[in-house]
Amino acid sequence: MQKLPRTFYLRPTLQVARDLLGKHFIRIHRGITLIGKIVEVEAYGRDDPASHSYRGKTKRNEVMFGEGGHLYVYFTYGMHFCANVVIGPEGKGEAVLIRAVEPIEGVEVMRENRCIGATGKRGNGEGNLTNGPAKFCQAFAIGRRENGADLLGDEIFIVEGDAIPARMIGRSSRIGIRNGVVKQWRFFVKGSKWVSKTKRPPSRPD
DNA sequence: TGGACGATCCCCT
DNA sequence: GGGGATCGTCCAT
Repeated sequence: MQKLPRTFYLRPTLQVARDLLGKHFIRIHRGITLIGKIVEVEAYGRDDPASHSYRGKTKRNEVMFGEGGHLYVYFTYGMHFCANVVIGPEGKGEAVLIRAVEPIEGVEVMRENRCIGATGKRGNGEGNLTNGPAKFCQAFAIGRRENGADLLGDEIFIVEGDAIPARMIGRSSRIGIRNGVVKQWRFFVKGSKWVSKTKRPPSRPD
């Protein structure tokens, strides 16, 4: 299937965030193909106190200020990685955090990467595989080396997946942040059992 | 040069 | 539902 073109990532960030739902995130690792359908994302803007780019460009967040269509991977809590899709033209400093995907292909390898036995004993079985930003990174073998990867390259890319009807898209505040909670910049597929399980902020009534 | 803290996860109660 | 793990980054001395 065709990779999403660069122009997909050069549109307004909130629009791209919504449009990423249902797309297939593909990772080629050691000759193995891993595919996950994106079911939950969060947008991070430039004038946004919750965003890494809020205080300007630093060594850590420089990828976020690069051209859209690259992967911004950061390390946090001393043990976890999280992956973002950089959005907008170079210098913009916006991104979309991938919070959860539905495993489509390579489930066994994802389980190995997550150190979960075939019985799924750790956590609540299957749903625990990729339903969180750091879990997704671990399952897809995304770490420091993948920071800055071009999503039009051959190792990590995104393709058209399943169209998600507008009525199936939920919206809420973002999770795990202190500032910028008023912004309703988290988008997810309603009813998906692969959406993150952490205590969720109230969703919009509509 | 040091200390506070983080876009999290897991295990325990 | 709460706390500990664990360390890179940033900003204030």
